[in-house]
Amino acid sequence: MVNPGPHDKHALIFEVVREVPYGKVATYGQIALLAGLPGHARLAGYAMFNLPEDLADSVPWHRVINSQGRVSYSESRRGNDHRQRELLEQEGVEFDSRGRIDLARFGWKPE
DNA sequence: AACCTGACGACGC
DNA sequence: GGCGTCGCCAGGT
Repeated sequence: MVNPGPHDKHALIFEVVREVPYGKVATYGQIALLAGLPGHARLAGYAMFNLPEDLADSVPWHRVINSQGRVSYSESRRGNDHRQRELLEQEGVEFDSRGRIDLARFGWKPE
């Protein structure tokens, strides 16, 4: 269990993100589904936005991207989107010329 | 309570 | 495949 707190659904989401393996990526919708919250992709995104600082090491937040295979951009992220891409490239995840990841190659496919 | 705003996504054109 | 629309839901005002 991770940081129960007032947001149990967030905790459920973080638990699933923890399972995304090195060098692979998962979509927000996929994370929500595996957390038992089908259709709550937005909640997954909201949870990631509010990821507690102290969980950044144990939860591979950078491996979560949107269904288009892109790192989600938002003004409010203030550069964290660029950091996310760096971390993924460090793991061998490739981006095409338009900043997209081939989900067929790098998408996480849990057993 | 009403309304607005997103690290989203399926669908239609 | 790009783009707009429409559901979606939690939080904040």
